[in-house]
Order: sequence, then C-alpha cells, then structure tokens
Amino acid sequence: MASPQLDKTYNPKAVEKQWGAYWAEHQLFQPRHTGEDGSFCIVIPPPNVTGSLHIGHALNNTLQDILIRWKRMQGLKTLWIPGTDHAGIATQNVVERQLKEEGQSREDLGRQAFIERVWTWRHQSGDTIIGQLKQLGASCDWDRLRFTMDEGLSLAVREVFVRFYKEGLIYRGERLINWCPRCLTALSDIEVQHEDLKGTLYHIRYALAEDPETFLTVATTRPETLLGDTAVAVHPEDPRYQHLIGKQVRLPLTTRTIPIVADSILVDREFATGAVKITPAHDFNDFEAGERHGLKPLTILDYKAQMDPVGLKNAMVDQDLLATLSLKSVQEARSIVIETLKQKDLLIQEEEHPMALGKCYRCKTVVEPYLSPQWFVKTAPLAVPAIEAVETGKIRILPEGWKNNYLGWMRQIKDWCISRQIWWGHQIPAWYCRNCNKNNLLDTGHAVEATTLPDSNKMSCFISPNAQPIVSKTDPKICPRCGGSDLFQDPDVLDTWFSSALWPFSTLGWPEQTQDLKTFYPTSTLVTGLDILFFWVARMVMMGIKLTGQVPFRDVYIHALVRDAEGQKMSKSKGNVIDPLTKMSQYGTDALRFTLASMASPGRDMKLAEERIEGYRNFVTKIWNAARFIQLHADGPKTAAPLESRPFPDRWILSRKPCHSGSHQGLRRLSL
RNA sequence: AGGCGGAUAGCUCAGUUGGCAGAGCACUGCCUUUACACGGCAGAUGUCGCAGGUUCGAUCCCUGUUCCGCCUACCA
Repeated sequence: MASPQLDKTYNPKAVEKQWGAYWAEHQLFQPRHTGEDGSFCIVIPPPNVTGSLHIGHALNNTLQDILIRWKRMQGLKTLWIPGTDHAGIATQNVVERQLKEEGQSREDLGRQAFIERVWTWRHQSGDTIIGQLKQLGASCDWDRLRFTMDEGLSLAVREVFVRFYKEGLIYRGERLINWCPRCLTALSDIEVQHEDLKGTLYHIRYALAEDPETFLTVATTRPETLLGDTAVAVHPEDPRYQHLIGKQVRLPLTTRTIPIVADSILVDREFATGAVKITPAHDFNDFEAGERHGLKPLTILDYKAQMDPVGLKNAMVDQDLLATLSLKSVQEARSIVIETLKQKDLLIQEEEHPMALGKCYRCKTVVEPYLSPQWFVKTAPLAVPAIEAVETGKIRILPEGWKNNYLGWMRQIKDWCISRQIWWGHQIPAWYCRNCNKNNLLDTGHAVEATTLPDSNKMSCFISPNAQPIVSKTDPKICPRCGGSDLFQDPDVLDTWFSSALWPFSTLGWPEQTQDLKTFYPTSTLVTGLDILFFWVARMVMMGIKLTGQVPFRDVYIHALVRDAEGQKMSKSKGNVIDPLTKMSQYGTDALRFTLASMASPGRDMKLAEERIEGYRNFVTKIWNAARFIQLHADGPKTAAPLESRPFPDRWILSRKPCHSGSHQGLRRLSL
C-alpha cells in the first residue's frame, strides 16, 4: 500500500469492492490446502432461491464465515458449499401472485407453462441472494454453487424415493392430513403454526333416538362439523352416561342417528359435559377414535374448506339447510349452524374457551384436517439411529439445551407427509397405468370437483389409495404388469424439505462416490437457526445416517433469532425490518458483521438496534485511523529487528499474535 | 398442559470452576491538542426479579415464587 495518505475516514465500499475482486480472482475459497491437518466443511443452509438477504441470513452466514475462515487460516482443507433451495410452496406463491397481477392463474397457464414461468423467475431472481451473500463477504466456494432442483440433486431425490419405496419406508395411503385451503396442498405437521386465540365452546343438545325428551349435551368449538359426526363418545366409567352407551342419538340438523360409544382415550370426564362428538373426517383425535370404533369418516368440507354439497348429502343434512350451506366457508357455515341450533333450542350454552388454531406457515390461512391419499415417509425406523447419534454424542448440538428439544421431538415423531399438491418442485417419481387402475382413478368423494376441475388441476386425491403406482428412477414407458403404455405421472411434488434433507451429501455428488464426498463427508459443523431444527436438521440426520451410514455433520451450532430493539420479530408488515443490505452500504459490511457477531450469544435471541451498527462502524473507523496514524509517522518499511532487541511494548504486542488472541480462544472454547 | 430460556446501570447485554459488580449506547463535565468529532480525556449510575436456604462469603449453588419469551402438545 503505497498511497500517500489514507482517507480520513474508512470507506468500506471501495475497500470491500477491491477485496471482493481479489478473492474472486485468486479463487481463495476453493479448498487449497493439502488436507494433512484435516478437512473442514460446512454446507450453507440454502436460502430460498427467490429470497433476498435478510438480517437472519446475515447473522447465519457471518457466523459460518468466521468459522470457515478460522479453519482455513489454520491450514485445514476447507470447503464451504453455497446454494439455494427451490422452496416449493413459497416460490410457487410468489409466481402465482405475479400472475394474478397480470389477471392470470396457474390453471390458465397449465402445468408445463407455469413451471417454465417459475424457471424464468428463478433465472432472473435466483442469483440475487447469491450476490448478496458475496457482498456480505461469505467465503463460499462459488464454483460449487448448488440448487436443490439441479440435475444432480434431482437424481439424488429420485434415488432416495425409489430406495425408500422399495424398502417400505415410503408409502401412499389415505389419512387425515393438514391441508391449506388457500395453497390447496397438504402440509406436514410441522408446517402448521399454532396460534393461541379465544375460541368459543358451544354446548349442544343431542336428543336420544328412543326418547326425544332426553338429551345428551356435547361441547365443541367447531359446531359446523357436527354435520359430519359419526358418534358421540363418553367415558366408559362415567356414571352419568354409562346407561346410554350403545344407544343412539339423533344428530341435530340431519336425519341421521349416531351411536353413543365409550372411549377412555378421547374423553376427559372432567372437561365440559364429558360427552364428545366424533367427527373422524375433520379432527385428528376423532379420526383415531373413529378407527377404534370402526366409524367411517364423513367428509363435509371440500378442498377449499367449503361445505361440500355431495358430502352434506351423504351426511343426510336437512334439505333446506343443505341448500343454504352449500359451498359456504367454515366461518359462514358456523354462523348458520349456530343460528339454526338456536332456533331449534338445541344450543344451550356458549362460553369463552382458549384454544390453538393451526395456520399455514406460508400464507397464514387456517389449516383444515383433510382426508386424502398422500405419500408418507415412515419415520420411526429412521428416528432410532437419529436419536442414538445425538445421545451418544456422534452429533453434538450446541447450545446443549436444544438437545432435549431434538430428542423429544424425534422420540415421538409421526410419519412425514411428503406429497404436495403444487407444481413447483420434484414431481413424485410414481406413475399409474390407466389400464390397470381403471377403477382407482378419479375415484373421489368429491364428484363435483372431479368433473368440474380442469385436467391440469386434478389433484392426487383423485387417485384412489388403492391405485398401483409404478415407482421408478427413470420415466417408465410401459406398464410392467399389463404392458400398457397409457401411463401418467403422479401430479404431486415432494415437500421442499425432502430435497434439503439430502443437502449435506447431495451437494457433494451423492449417490456418486465422488472425491468431494470422500474428502468432506461427514461435514463438520452445521450453523443454523432454531426455527429449522425439525424442518431441516432433524431430517438431514435421519436421511444422512440411513443413506450414507454416517452422520451428516459432527456439530450443530444453533444461533439466536434476530429481533428488533423491542424484541419483536422483524416483519415487513410491522415495518421494523433492519435490512442488512441497506446497513452494509450505510455503515460497511464489517460494521454489520461485527455487530451481529458480537451480539450472537448462543441460545438467546438478539435484540438489534441500529445504533449498535453505528457504534461498530465508529469502531472500524478507529482502527482505520490507527493505521493512518502509523502510516503518517512511519517512514517506510524497515527490516525487522530481532525480538531480543525490541522494547517491551513491541514484545508484548508480538505475544498477542492471532493464535493467542481472544477470538481464537473464544472459538476454541466452542471446540468446533 | 409439558419442556426450555430470560429477569444485572436509563437502554441493549457480558459476567464458565462462589471472593469488593462490567461493556457499548445514552447521560454529565472538560477538550475546536494536525490519526480520528464516526473523536479524546474525565465522571455519575445498580437492594444483580422476589422470598427462603447452603456458605466465612451468593449475581453465580439449592428450594419456592412472580413476570416475560420461545418450543412442543389431540383436551373437545
């Protein structure tokens, strides 16, 4: 550096640009060392391909960058793999919103054209966040950039699906699943966010069939679903009701009678009236109770969470009410049902009742339990080694407090619903022969939709659970059973998290036994936020151990969430977002990174106020000016004096060399 | 409902084997001293949530309690 005098203040933009270009030109982030001292690998938590860098990314990637640069300086063969996630529902929603502005829907375009449209969008916007990561100074090996829908990664997905299917770890079945009536797709359990709210508990009288003057009172928060009731449950040992078990009640607003059954699992004697209505098609507990008592589910809501005329007819709802309720939303139907019950003097009490409501994590719409055929991963066998790996310390979770969280979830894991009724994603590698499945296609309780929906929107729930799929890595041409050639692929795509569960090894070339895989797998440390511990981390552990026989990473470092100065979650709608890109250009990348790093105490959310960034910007300037001061007073380079002849202050400074520095010790303490 | 975390200066937080309480910001005073006003120097500031207990000694360990936050959960 031979400039005559440094600027008075640090100018981050110029400096960052210069170093960015230098790093790129010299390809400094490729694994360069021999690996004699070991290797160190991090896979990036792939941000959504359509996303833009937010403060959480900034924190996450700053921490990874600190680790990876530290290891690189220590001489390890070091690799940080970058990439992006196709983010099925989220991305599809973005493009659908664009279409809507143009007055179009995805159905208007049709599946093929829609997917092409998403690819176009992906090519336009997909590199945005990558550029922003570079701006943040992330020292990823950019030559190894991956995308979950790359050819290689897609092959990995198919490989896993087929292997799992053959082993019985993937199956198709008709079950009650969480359904978003706006995204029109199934969701997994953890894609539902529960929100506490004040609900109302309605006490409704069901008259005894043999004696219309005697009533059994049930309590429910969802009176509209009573039309789909198939029984009422009481506790087998409840003296109030014991004599009623086995008798029939008339289901209000219908011409049906339903039995009173005894169920000690479903019924809590202490709660409300001690009598529970059972609606197997619209409640998870009731579904299980229904199976215990051999009750056939009666679906009354359609895929848009509207009252389904066909379902209402099957449920023998009163004629006049049926007409009124048809295609009404849940909310509207509830009001109508309540009003009608009141008129008939069957609603005897309303009380406030705290409850939790499930909402779609992508669009906040109220999620409905919905009976439909879906694909599932059988998780129990995968969970066993995933539990063991953490219990025995093959995988360390830091801070340790989250270990129990992980174990608790893993121990009571439920099967993972992996099919999504959307178009953007890895289409399920299963095909159906029309000839062999004549009676199993478009077989649905929702005849209305089956006949009115355009072909392109036929959902997999119209493929009966009895249909025989042909599961194959490559597209089959003929049916292996009958030799027929009229095949079509299952229209569903896989949960986004299915492909990201393979990320630590699919990015290294798996299933090919590549050199990268041999060198860098298992990866070293995974740095991520708590919010995706189950979505992502847990699934990577299950998949990794199952498919590679090894844990996907040794350490999981879970960092805090970034909140605003008041501790509120940052969100665009609240307007409290601190945009890292703006801050970088305002104060410099180092100031932002220093702020995030200094505040990132593990296991605790960070409240970030802009003043902090400003403060560290000042600190950066201070260092800059120290250099300026030295340059002003030093008159050019000199030969280094031997240590013994140096004054005490010099020797002290030299004793504080990097490997003894505070940051080095701090990082060592994590023993990552 | 269960599990976990937090409560320390006005604000945001550190405080890792228990030994007179710390930082940054904010605040006060002085300094227009050529590295830096995105500055320097000096300074004030706390019953360490509350109540017990262990200890020579507790912000730190134990018990109880209150408030806040998060995660998991099928109480209709």
